[in-house]
Amino acid sequence: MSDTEKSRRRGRPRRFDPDEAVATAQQLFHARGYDAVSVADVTEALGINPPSFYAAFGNKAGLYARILDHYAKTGAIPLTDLLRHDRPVADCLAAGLEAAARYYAADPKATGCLVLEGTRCNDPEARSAAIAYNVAAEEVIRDYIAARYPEEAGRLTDFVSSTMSGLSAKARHGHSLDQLLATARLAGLAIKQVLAASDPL
Amino acid sequence: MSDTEKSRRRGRPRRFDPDEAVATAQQLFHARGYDAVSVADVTEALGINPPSFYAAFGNKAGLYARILDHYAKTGAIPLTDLLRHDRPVADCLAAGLEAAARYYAADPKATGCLVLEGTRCNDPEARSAAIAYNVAAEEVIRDYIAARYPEEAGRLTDFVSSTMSGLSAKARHGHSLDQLLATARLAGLAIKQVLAASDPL
DNA sequence: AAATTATTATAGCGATGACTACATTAATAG
DNA sequence: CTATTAATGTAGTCATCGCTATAATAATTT
Repeated sequence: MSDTEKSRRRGRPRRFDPDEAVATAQQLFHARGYDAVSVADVTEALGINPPSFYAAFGNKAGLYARILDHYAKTGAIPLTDLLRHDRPVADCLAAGLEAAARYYAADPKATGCLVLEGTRCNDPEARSAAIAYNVAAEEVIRDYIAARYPEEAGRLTDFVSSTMSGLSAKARHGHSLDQLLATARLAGLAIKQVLAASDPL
Repeated sequence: MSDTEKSRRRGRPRRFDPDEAVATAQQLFHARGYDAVSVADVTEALGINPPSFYAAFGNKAGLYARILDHYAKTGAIPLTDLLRHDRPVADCLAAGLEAAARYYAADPKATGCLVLEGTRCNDPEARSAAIAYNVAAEEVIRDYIAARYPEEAGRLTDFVSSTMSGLSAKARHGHSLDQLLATARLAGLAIKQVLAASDPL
């Protein structure tokens, strides 16, 4: 019952809400990419000064870690919902790729996947944070496939992950939702073909 | 018969060979990416001082333009050789994707495609130069498909291009040659399935 | 030999990056 | 009211970025 939301702590109160700041900064990072957003860009967008930023988030990568967490909860593909154990694996993987197409094109100002794009930035700390989220997502996919097609889990996970990287890249290069969907569906064809030839457990 | 190779021009002679410099710098840019390589990195690797660099190449993007040209001639996938008009389109596209897997994993110190990775850098001049090469390659693929399957050229080109982006990304993330080849072959399955259902001209 | 020309080496410019020292302000605690 | 605490705003630091002014050097041209 401890008041976590607006605890009246000692000291001068914050003039900004860190959670709102994370949401605002998330748009910036998603739109331009980690490297292209400076701390000055963030502080300007938030209407705060650098010391307030560093007091709240530690450093640029610290803010990015919070953004990744927020993105995983609100902006990322709901993989665990899409990959259903009561439906054909191939259908769900194909649905996951189609969802990727839709998510990556949803906001024309912030195309692609925040995590996948983050894995390619030039800051080691931010990059490994993004990679950790990417690896976790791949493990969800691999475990899902392996439950019924253990022999195919490796290469299918690689294929799905690679396709998602391609979709994110092409979304960033301006491919339309229709183009991305067509690509996702072609990839889905390959998945169905492989799993149709394999016996599930 | 004009001596182009070592023309005895006026003025103090160069202490370095710009063509060798391009080859050396190409490795740097391919290994680390455009943004992560500074002019100071290049001049140090070449053993020259900044003024010599700028006299020879104009600026960082100028060097990169020469590198892209050199890469297209020596390091890139020989698309025009692979996409043969005397063989099935699906086979050749699949062969192109397999070639991409091999090229992108060929040098463990410089994985992925120099051009595709360059299209994601943060320098507008360098980025649009790389994009131009990428677009040109896509047009080669589109024209090749359209000669026999005009209705499928659009989405198949998108799919192939997207797959190559995914392969390049995954190569950069440490996927092995075998993993990349498996992904390329799965993508090839989808292509064959589509073209088997379509009547060629 | 003198003039011309192009490249060299030294040294540094201005802008921008992430980040911080310091004094001030605004709240709570005693 | 005073002390304490934690935020704030001002004004930077230091490193690195791409790039260049300047003068010396080494070749050809006349």
